[in-house]
Amino acid sequence: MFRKERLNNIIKELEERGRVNVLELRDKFDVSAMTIRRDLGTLEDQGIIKRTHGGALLATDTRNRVEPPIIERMNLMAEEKKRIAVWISSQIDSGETIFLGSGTTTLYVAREIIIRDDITVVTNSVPILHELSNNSHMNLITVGGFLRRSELSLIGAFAEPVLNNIHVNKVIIGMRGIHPIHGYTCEHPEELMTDRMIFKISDNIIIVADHTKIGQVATNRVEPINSASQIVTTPGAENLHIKKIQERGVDVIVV
Amino acid sequence: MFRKERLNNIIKELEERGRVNVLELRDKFDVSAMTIRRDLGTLEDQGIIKRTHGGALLATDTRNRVEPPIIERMNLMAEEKKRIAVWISSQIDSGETIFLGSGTTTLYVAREIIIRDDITVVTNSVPILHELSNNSHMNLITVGGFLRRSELSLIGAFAEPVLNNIHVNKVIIGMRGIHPIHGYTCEHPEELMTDRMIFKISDNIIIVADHTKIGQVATNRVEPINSASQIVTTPGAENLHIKKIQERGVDVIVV
DNA sequence: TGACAAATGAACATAAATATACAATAATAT
DNA sequence: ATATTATTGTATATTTATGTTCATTTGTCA
Repeated sequence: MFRKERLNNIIKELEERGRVNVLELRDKFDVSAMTIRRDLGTLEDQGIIKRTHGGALLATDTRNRVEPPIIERMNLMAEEKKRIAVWISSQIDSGETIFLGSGTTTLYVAREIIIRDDITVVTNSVPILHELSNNSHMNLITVGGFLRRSELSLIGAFAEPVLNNIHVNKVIIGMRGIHPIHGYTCEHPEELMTDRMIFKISDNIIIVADHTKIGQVATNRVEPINSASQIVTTPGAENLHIKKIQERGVDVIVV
Repeated sequence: MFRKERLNNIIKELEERGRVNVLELRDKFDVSAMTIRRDLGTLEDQGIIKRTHGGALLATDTRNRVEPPIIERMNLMAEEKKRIAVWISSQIDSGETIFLGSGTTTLYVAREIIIRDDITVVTNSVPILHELSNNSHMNLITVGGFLRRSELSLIGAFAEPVLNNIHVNKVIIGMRGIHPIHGYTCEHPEELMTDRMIFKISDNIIIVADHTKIGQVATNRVEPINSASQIVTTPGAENLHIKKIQERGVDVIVV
């Protein structure tokens, strides 16, 4: 029996019974347990199964449910993002209206401010909308638009009329790249116009981004570096970058 | 049983019953209490559950959480709403763009059409937005606006520019009151303008409402009865009402 | 409030499962 | 023919899952 055949059989078994066991498979196919483990490792790499100690389960969640990249990114730099969120949360004054952009760091911010009922939040992020609509009492406004599935954000022409008619005390927004010379950059051209409009709805733009974003340049230039008033980041960014950014008049907070 | 399986089962139990107990789980899975505690610790680290002395609860925070009326209404007339949703779902053609209004029946509709990836959905309902953004692949557009917490719907001035610039094949919307003479009525004046605008974005307005809504009159008149083309309801409405509505030229479907 | 029982977590122990490293063989490519 | 790659096995070190014991914490009730 070829390896491919065995792999197919394992998948079939898994689809029929929902679970497989290393030792049983070893006996069934008359190979060593190590071989079965390597098979399961291969299938896991392909995202078909989910290994456990002793066997494997179907990765059922991944067939119908698509975890958008944003959900997967939530656990990257979680500590850092949390720290940024706590700091931001302490800076929001009573009665203020703030805009929360899409992204993982801003979602952490949303979770920090859940208890507040003395502020108004405007957002283009579906997870933030969901989180705050279920667990908070604050005023909540959302821009309309097309759903961008990878970010679960709302962008495009339908967001514009809302952004055109709104002004907020603070914009809290993440950026993919932050560079003293190349300014703020984002990955996807679809976001570009929406992001630029967001920069216009307040005189107080606060960029939240862990240190890995400092010095990065993504493909699409959103705005020059001095169009934000503050960058909140974490320790570890190159000092030269920080210094140059500060020279351009941007307040850099490291938490 | 693998550990992963046990963890999955604990989550399932928690979702079904809302609470779990260490000793019961120990007996159920025939492992030591320490093992269950370690399992609960793992799930807590993942943010899925919230441990308590003696067991655990789902992490969804119930302290600040206000169950909006819409969530409570989901279980009322569940069978009827489900039937309506199934019928509606069968009427949506490939390539169509449909508007789904807020409300419980339309949320059932959203769940029915999750598998479709050949349609575009426009909505002003946060639960529908959440449901379809996580579990579907279709194009999704949302109107902006203020969050109305009791309905988890988006209404108001910011929704208008979007509704003004959109046209859909079908509008699927619920109504609080449906009466042959008083027409369609809603409870809250804030919704009135938004609802009226929604009626204008299609030539094919389909009202979904279980039979208890037929003959009802709420405080705010949205549109006359013949401004919709179809009403999908359930058996049990007064025949006289149905007949009069049909005489006004509205197609009434009873499922 | 203070005592008591239950629940918990830390520390240790153990067996099973797993990954790593190395070797052998067969299939394939050069 | 020789080099390379894919597949597998075996031995061993490491990790994981689990149980047990016991000091500590928590919740309850007199």
